[in-house]
Amino acid sequence: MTDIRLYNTATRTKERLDPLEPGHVRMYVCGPTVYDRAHMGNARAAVSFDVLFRLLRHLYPRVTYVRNITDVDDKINAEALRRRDGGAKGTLEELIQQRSDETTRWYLEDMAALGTLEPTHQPRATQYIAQMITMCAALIEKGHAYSAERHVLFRVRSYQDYGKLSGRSVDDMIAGARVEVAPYKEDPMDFVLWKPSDEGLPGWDSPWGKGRPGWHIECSAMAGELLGDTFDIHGGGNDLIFPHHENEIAQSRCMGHGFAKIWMHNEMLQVEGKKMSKSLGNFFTVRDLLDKGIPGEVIRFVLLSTHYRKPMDWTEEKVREAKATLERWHDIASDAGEVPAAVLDALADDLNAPGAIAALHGLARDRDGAALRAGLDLLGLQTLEPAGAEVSADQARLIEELLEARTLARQAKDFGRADALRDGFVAAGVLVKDTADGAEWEVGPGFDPAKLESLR
RNA sequence: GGCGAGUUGGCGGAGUGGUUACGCAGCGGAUUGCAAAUCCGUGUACACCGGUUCGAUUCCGGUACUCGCCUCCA
Repeated sequence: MTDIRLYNTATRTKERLDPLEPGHVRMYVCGPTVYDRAHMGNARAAVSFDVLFRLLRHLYPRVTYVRNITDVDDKINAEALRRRDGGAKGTLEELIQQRSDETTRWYLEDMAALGTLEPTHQPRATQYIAQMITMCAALIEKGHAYSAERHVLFRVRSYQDYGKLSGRSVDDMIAGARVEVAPYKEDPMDFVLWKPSDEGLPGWDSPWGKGRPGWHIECSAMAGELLGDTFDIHGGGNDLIFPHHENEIAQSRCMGHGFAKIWMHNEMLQVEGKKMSKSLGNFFTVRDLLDKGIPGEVIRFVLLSTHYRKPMDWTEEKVREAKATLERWHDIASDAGEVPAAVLDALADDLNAPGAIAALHGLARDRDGAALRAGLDLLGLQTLEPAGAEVSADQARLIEELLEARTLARQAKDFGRADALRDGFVAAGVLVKDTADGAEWEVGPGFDPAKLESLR
């Protein structure tokens, strides 16, 4: 069986995947906070780990893939408050629920458009509050956390290995220092496990008063609940290494859990060499691209054309190339055959999707439609029929007649007339291909029936 | 300041201690009345400076630059 080798951030080396439970791979990936439309950075993470999920499913009898949905968040609350103040109907709780429901639905729709499979479990944080409270209480019990002024804080100094994943020491962090100092903290690095709900906002009853969980405890609780104390892979964007994943590790290990064995992180999506961000104005969502008419498969192809651990610049040029390639492959791909070894081997080597795509080019060159299709399937890619405008039966008949007229003109060596027709087709947005079996045609996006009519 | 990643031919983008990545563009050819489309062929690349080595783009050290994290963030 093909070995899968994955780069582990925790050890900074590629390691062979050796499932803790034979034949069953368990993976947790940090999903979105559902406060707004999914942006392209969310898409890069989702697509990267979707390819891993597909590869795992191909090689192992059982794969449990958990991707959480964080539906406790100030930005969700802020939007709900804005709506209520704008006169929207319903209680604040209902408006919050509405907002997270709609953004969750958008997320799932957009990810589906990118060809990602549904994870085995998509837990919402609000469904696991009880487990989070239990965990907070246990950490206090063990001396790894303490409560103060209705907060529960994690005692960072109580965990020897804190900082190991991100490769920094607690003292360095404080020296670098934009840590939040709060009077109720024993140490500036201590982070929040539980905090009181803001004035007028909903929360959950707990031994420390009505409140809500901190962000990091959510993932630890959900991963523990759905995957067990120890599991194989934990993924997310590399901006989550610190503090999010560092904190998850601290919480879970202090519970006595082994937690994740392999930590995987995708690099950031960039636009013009900078990480996408709202403040830089280079921010766009998956929906923005879909609405511009870029098919989901094309977006997915572009995302896969750079290795997941390298920064990627999003460019129009890449979109054009991806589209042309998928269109070219459309006529070659047939029913799926065996997954070609070159594609499988590339993906098994730390998800080398660009290498897999290179192998696909080779298969296309060899006209191996069955292997091409199988390789595309493993990558979760669909080929594209070239986009054409709608043509009426009358227009189609006219095009056929004009092509016939061109043929006659050629036979009569009336090249002036033949070339005029050819130029006319171009101007009218009709693409003509002369093959050995005669002329084929299709209409492009700029199809103009009026110009066609004038060629008569 | 601390930590981490990167720098490959015109562009994009893999990989390797000596042997073709791959794609786009370009160029040459086939085809064509001429074209388009298609097909075939075609690239003296690996930031800089040292070191190790028979041999380094690939390993080691340093320099420069770029990017990310250290604050919500995929």
